Amino acid sequence: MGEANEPRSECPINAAIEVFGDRWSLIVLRDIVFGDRRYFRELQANSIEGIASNILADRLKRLVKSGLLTREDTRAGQRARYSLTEPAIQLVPVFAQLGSWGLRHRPTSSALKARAVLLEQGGPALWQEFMDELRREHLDSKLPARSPSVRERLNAAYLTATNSS
Amino acid sequence: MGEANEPRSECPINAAIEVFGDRWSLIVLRDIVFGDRRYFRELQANSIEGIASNILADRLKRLVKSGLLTREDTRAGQRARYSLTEPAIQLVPVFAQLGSWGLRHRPTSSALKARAVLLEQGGPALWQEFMDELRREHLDSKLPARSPSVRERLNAAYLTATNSS
DNA sequence: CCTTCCGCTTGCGATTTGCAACCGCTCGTC
DNA sequence: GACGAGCGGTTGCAAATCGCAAGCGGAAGG
Repeated sequence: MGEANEPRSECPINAAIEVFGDRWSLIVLRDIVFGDRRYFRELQANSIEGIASNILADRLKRLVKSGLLTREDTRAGQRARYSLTEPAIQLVPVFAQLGSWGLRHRPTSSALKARAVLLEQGGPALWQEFMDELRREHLDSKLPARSPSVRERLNAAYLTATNSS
Repeated sequence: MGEANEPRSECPINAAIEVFGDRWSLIVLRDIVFGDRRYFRELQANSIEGIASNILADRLKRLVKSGLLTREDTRAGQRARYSLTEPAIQLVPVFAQLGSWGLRHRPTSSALKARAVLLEQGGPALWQEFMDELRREHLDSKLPARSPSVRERLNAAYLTATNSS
């Protein structure tokens, strides 16, 4: 995928596709957003789709370059933490719609389905709450934390579905 | 992109990405949905991103195979019309969210921006109306047509923005 | 010093992309 | 009944990208 070349068009939908329209970018972001993975090996080892390390390295680089992630600059050999930026946090509604669509029109496991269902039922209000939560964790906003967090609720739904199936 | 191989995971978001997570599938669908293009050469010639004919042929084939499009079976040398299926029509909310995101976080032309703005302001109610309109045009539902259609309104917004800029 | 963990990088074959040119077919016209 | 325009593609080919496996240099702990 070309990097520094000019956009194919100025259509907003195309602009979005040019940033994360490939088979891995959204997967990486999904694992950071919903899985709370912040480190390279965490992202690679726990990936249910099995991302290769060179692909992950490339996507992280590109997402940083395009402003969706930031990387704490650490010396080599040390844990480097990735954080979501505001544009990436605002992908939550996109994820919600993608999940709703996949849920309805593709075969999915009942456990992984549970999160998408909850996210759909919660609607925009829940998405906003989740985005605020992400801002607290990834940006240095000093907003107070609430409990239980939305992610905890999403994961609880996942675990419940796992045990009951 | 492998075709007949099994899915990487059963996550609803991944399932969606496996169907249209590449640089061209959603562009083709966007032009059918918002641009009302139904024929091969129409899609190729009017493409603002400049899709190549072999890529377009491949994507149309794959979208038919995955159940997002249907193709009228005609003899060779005759116009073959493509139609959206119900799953494809239900991508409207996905397009709306992608457009809203691109609008906010990427540089886009003011003319093409106008449609995304209108789609965002209309909200889920407008999306539903548009989806009903698409069902009337692409499925053989005998629902009565309304006017002005949502697409007409979206295109009017585009033209207004073009002339005023 | 040795092992472990860290974020990657490298090599390499297989696949996919994208550009041009071209193809067989049908239909309307002359 | 030959012709040209329009139809949906196909083919060849070079370049880029993907994806697997192995390895690498630095840091931290024992």
